[in-house]
Amino acid sequence: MKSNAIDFENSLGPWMGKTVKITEYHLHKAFKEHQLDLTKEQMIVLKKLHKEDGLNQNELAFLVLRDKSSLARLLRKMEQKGYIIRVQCKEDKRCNKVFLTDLGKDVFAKTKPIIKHIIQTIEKGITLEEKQTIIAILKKIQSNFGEQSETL
Amino acid sequence: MKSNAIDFENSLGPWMGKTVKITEYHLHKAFKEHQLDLTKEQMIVLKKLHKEDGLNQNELAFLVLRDKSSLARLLRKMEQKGYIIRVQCKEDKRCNKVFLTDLGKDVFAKTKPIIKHIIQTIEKGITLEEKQTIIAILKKIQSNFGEQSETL
DNA sequence: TTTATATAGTTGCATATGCAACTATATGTA
DNA sequence: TACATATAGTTGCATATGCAACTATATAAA
Repeated sequence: MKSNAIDFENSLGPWMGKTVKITEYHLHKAFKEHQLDLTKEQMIVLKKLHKEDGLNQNELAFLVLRDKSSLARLLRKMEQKGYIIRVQCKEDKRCNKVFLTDLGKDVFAKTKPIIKHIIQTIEKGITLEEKQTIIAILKKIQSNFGEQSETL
Repeated sequence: MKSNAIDFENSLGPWMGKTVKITEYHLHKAFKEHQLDLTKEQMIVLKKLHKEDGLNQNELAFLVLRDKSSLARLLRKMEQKGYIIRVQCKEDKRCNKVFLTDLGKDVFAKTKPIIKHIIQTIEKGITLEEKQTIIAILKKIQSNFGEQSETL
């Protein structure tokens, strides 16, 4: 190979990108097959709120690695579907706290077996040790970009 | 941890997804900083055409793992920018062959050092052995989903 | 107290995505 | 030849994305 050539096919970036794309395709398909009116992005928001309810939009945007405008639009859709509600903070009227509704909790509960199944598919035939190795390397890659990647 | 709980934070899916997202953010930023009028998706198309020019849209869509409609719209933008041309096949008037223009080749050449730099950043502090391990596992994950993932 | 500055969230704009329905062309069959 | 079926590509629709500019509110400084 010429010295200025890029060995794209032996680089981690494309391999990871392709793997993620395939995974997302199957996740989306599984949601559809289970009649869940939910995108992957909305599911991630549900997951974060499930872990910590009442976050404001900025905090949530940071956690899901999305621009605040993108998150705002995700939340609007999710509010329309009745999965979440946004409540203006009393202390600071600029800010909205976001809460899961009962429906939102229910929908998230229904995603759990689906996600579990996808995870099992991904990790089929991969040892715990390999998994830990990969996660350690992925963490290192993330830190190679400087931990926080600015605001993203 | 309860037996029905999902150990999301120790699953490969979310870790890969986050890593890819951070990488894409930096790639996009680098293109912008170098005044390259190009998205990551358009770059991938340029790369495939660089490897094999004159593919038709279906073949290209398959290679870049995108729906043919999505690819068609990418190509329209890229044609408007003068990076590619679409030529109707003589043998089969339904089909278009896609070719890089000189400008497209030039733009792709300019992306090379940028991509190289991103790859170096990703792989900083990762041994060749670790890299091969990861790639092998990523291949396994892809095959866990059934190789072709249908049409995608 | 008024003025400057910072912050939370929204909106406009351009881009990208998949699915389903559509058009035009090609091919196989009656 | 006529009709049915398959295929390449396009379009409508709903969704998601980041950036930059904007609004409203809050806070700090003059």
